[in-house]
Amino acid sequence: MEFHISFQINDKLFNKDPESSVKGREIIKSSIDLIYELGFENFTFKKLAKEIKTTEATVYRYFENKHKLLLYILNWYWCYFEYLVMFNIKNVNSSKEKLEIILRLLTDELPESNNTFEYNKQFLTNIILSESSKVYLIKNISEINQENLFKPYKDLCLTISSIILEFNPNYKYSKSLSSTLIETAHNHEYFLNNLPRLTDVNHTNKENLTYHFLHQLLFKSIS
Amino acid sequence: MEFHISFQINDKLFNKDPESSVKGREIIKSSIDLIYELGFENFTFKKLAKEIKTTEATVYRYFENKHKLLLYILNWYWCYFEYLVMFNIKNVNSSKEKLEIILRLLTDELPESNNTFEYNKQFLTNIILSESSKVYLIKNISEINQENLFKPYKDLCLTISSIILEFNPNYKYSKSLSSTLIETAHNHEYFLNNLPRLTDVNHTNKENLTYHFLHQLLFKSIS
DNA sequence: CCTAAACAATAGTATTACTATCAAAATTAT
DNA sequence: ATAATTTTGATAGTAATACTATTGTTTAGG
Repeated sequence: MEFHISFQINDKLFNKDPESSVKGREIIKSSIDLIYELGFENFTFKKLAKEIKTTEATVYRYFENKHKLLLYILNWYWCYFEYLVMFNIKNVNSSKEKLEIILRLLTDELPESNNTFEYNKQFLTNIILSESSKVYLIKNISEINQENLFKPYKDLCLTISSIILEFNPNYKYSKSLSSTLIETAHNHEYFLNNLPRLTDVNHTNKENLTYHFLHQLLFKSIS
Repeated sequence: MEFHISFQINDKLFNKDPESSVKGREIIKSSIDLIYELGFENFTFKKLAKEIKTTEATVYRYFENKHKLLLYILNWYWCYFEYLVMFNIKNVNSSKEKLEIILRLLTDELPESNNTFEYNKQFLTNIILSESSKVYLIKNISEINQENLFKPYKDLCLTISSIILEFNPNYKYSKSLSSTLIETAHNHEYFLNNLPRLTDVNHTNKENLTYHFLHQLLFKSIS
């Protein structure tokens, strides 16, 4: 069985919807590959254009600049992640179990699809770890925030937050804890690979430990 | 009473020690002001040179590029912060109390000095919140890490980690928890000002709540 | 088949992140 | 005080980046 997932992305992020054409989808796919390969700083529209055998002008027709393109990719990711969460907690009754499923999703690798037209999930995850904070750690954050460009991330936080409150309606910091869980999961994955002294997690028992650390952090806080 | 604090900063960060001359100190002081004002992306050596009435060439004689300069400032901050921690927990016996002092330091504003030659602590803190992850979220992190350029941050983590272990020698994730506390304190301060939907903390009761949230997170985990 | 939209090719601009040179000024050594 | 050395200032220049503009060609939809 094959089906195509698509998400509604805020149209302020693009000039022309990349989902609306083959070139547009190529732009997104190759951007993910290139940002992964080069890092966002070294990624340019010129290199992207060369990669997909087109010109800078064409890329600019889709995206105003590379920051908006990155934000588009991140929005897509957060929509996808929320979809995964919803899909996986469906028909689960216990809020404890729901939270555990979310922790698994946050600490495990994303399911890779064998559909060659889909974005490379491993590259995408890597981009989330390395580049996502760059979209909000900027001077003009308030403008961007006003246009609702962080909505999918906030929605995910709210989703987790509401399950926390389901588990313990008296817990006061459900939103803070949700964002902490997401950020900490990412930090740890990044630290593990790049700054191992900042964690107790290591490669031999990686998956278990990040999950276990977060599990403890979460449930000791809200019990 | 006045005394000058100075820290030994890794000399791989500069070509010429900025502490060794008046121009050098001007470079650091004005960099902090300018990075605060413009954000790191818009900060350039040309603008800095103009500000301190010198030329780009002179700035380059001190620092290879603006990333090294930022890393220098961050190293200075982490050394200063560790000094503050050490100074404040001195002669405190209870590890619980020590940890609480550290949480206060992480969530309160830094003590501002009235010495005009010192760096502006408020600007400095703001730079830590907005720019610090940009120095490690880069493609060539392993090179930079190999040169020990993150040492002061790691040292701080280890300091906190050892107090956690003092409190509870059986806790397994002391390093992970330490880095989580530091990062979460910063995230929350930033979110509070820029993405308030991601926290339960707000301006009316700010200080109390971030402190209280982290306090709970920490002590419920390690008790 | 026609029309409008999309694209390719090319050119051009302001800014950035440097490097190089060389003379003037300031320090330091003798 | 003078010479030697280091540090700056002034200026120029380069390659790359982040765009904008123009124009002719291709492609897709009605």
